[in-house]
Amino acid sequence: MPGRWCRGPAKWWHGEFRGCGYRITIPRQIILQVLDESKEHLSAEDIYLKVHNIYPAIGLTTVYRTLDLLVNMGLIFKFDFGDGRARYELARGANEPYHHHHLICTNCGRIIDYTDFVDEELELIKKTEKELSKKYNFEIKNHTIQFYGLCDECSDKEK
Amino acid sequence: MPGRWCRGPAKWWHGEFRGCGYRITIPRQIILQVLDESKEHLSAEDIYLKVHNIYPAIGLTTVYRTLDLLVNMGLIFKFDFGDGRARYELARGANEPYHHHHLICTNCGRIIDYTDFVDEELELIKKTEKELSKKYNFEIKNHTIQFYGLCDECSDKEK
DNA sequence: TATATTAATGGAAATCATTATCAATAAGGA
DNA sequence: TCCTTATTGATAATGATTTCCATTAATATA
Repeated sequence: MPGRWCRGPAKWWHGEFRGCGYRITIPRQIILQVLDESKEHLSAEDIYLKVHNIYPAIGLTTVYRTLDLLVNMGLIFKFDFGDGRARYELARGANEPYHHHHLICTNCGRIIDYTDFVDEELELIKKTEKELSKKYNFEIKNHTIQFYGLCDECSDKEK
Repeated sequence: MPGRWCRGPAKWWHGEFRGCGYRITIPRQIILQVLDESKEHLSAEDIYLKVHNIYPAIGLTTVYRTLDLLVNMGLIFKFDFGDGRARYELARGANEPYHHHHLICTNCGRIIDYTDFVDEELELIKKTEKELSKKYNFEIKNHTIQFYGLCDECSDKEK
């Protein structure tokens, strides 16, 4: 039986790491695994706790550092939903089925992913990106669209 | 000569304050004045410093409290551009000429307002809002669209 | 496979934006 | 003008994120 932390089959991101000269370490592997297995919008602490279950030696500092690295590499997205902590999720390509945006309840903090109209959005976004990058000479790498309001439960409570 | 802090002519927002039972105080007046006079995306501390120049007795706590109040009243918007501090700007109606979105340079933090395609965006946003509020029973009050990337200067530097 | 190099780690302390506490102050109605 | 109580501001507390630095471990190389 292989050791507990055996590397296993090479993952899709190993090449990207090696190409940049980054080392493939246990903390990095597990952080990516946790992000990959979770459909949620995890905070750094959420991730720390989940990784800690698998690999108790993990340090919170390493989680922050790794998340920062992954954001810079474009492998994950960092969001701010207005509750004072950043949230992270794996970046699937903008054209892949996972592409989505967020509805954020300003009362209870619930976050709903939606994929409706993403095609039409993307079309407009592409057009806008093209024009804006020309007009402002701005190299656009990413975008966010977020809707704020009240979820069904919080909306009911107000009545 | 009237006192330094005489109220002067009633402002457009006085009614909204009175209607909610909120008092019209000197700090609130000056904070709104500062927001109105600035075209920038001010942080709480920026606002504190500007208000302090006019009214040195201001406290940072009051600035935060007032901004929170104004956000809840819908008079100002609160943004997060990813630099760890919130930014505020006066909310002109979504249909007024001031409506704009942001290009954010992830390298130097520069923020560029753009108003291009806002009409088309608004059309899509309205349609999306309509559908999403129906589908998820979500009461949408607001939205943000942000583009992240490199401004012309930072883009040049990388080469 | 053993070794050397140095990137990466993790615990503790530091930082920094924002919030809570609470006694003093002042807005606005009577 | 006076009274009620919303509002204020100084200080302390909080909580997320960063910095520091000695230790560890990934990878290139012998």
